[in-house]
Amino acid sequence: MKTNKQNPDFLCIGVKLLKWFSVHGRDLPFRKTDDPYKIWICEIIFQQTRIQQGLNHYHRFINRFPDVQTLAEASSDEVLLHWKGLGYYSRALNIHKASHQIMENFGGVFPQEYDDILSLKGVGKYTAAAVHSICFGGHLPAVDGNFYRVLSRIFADDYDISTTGAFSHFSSLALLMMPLGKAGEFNQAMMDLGSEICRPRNPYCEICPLNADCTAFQLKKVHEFPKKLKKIKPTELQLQYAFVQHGDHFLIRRRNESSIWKKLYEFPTEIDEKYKTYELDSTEIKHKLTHRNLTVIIRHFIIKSQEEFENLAEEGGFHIVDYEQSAAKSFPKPLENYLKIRFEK
DNA sequence: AACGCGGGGCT
DNA sequence: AGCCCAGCGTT
Repeated sequence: MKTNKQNPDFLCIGVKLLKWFSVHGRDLPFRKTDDPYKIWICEIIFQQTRIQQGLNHYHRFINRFPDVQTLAEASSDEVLLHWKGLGYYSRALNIHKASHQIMENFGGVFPQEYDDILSLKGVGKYTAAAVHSICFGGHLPAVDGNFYRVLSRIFADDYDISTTGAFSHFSSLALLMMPLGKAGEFNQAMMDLGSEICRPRNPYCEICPLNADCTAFQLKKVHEFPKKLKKIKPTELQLQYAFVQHGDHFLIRRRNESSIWKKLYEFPTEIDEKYKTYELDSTEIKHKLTHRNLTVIIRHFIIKSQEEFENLAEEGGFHIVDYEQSAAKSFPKPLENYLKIRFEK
């Protein structure tokens, strides 16, 4: 465990940050608790997710799964349902697996050691440091996108944040200014400063508590940091679906565990050609994801005969649901929108 | 080291 | 249209 690596000049910056945080820190629900379970859940939910976007999901999740035991006893279906709309669905599956790890390996008590926390599915170096420092007094920086941005600007540091070494590079810088015994507050203070003041674009440098210490600001080069060379380039993906309708009922199946929308529900990808006379029309939906440009083509079939509808479901191994039920299923966004158009126009 | 993985907000 | 967000697991 790294300790006491402070540098007096830099430590002064950390103290200023803590002072700013004590006055201007955000009033967030998970700041009111020291329950490691809740802190863990909130850290997972807010990976790559803005606070505003995930806040309702956090409340619903904690309300339904208030502790590790409740979560471990729930079905993965229900956990996924509570993740609906958040994205990065493997997080939900990992949380569920981790709850079983806690039950089996740690007797149902959330582990206190850094290495044990890190051993949980879905918990990486960032999350382990965050939970360990906030709940158990650990002295490690929780280096996330905010750390990259704030630290690269303060030190006018052009280390490429898209490389593997960025985490340890900025960890070392953070350790220089992290006051002993205050890591939990320091980590949250960095997040708030990064989100409220030292924003990616149009930062409020004029009111930043650290602007006198910020090299990039002094050089008027804040916009040059952080440096990031690797760009994500979306690839094209086309999906074909059969929306098979009988009254307000239709067919669904489960996606597999590969590719996008892991284990969410979807329409059948194809049906036997003998039903093609029932095809009414076809809809094309364009949908942009971070890593994919999707083209979703949905052929609409209407089956009049109940018997034929049930046979079709039987043959393909599909589930029959109605629209009201479907609202309770975890559908990917484009399919959910398609349903709304079909049933609520 | 590189890649896959969502959805939403902002400029 | 592009960028970023309380990152992690897999290959």
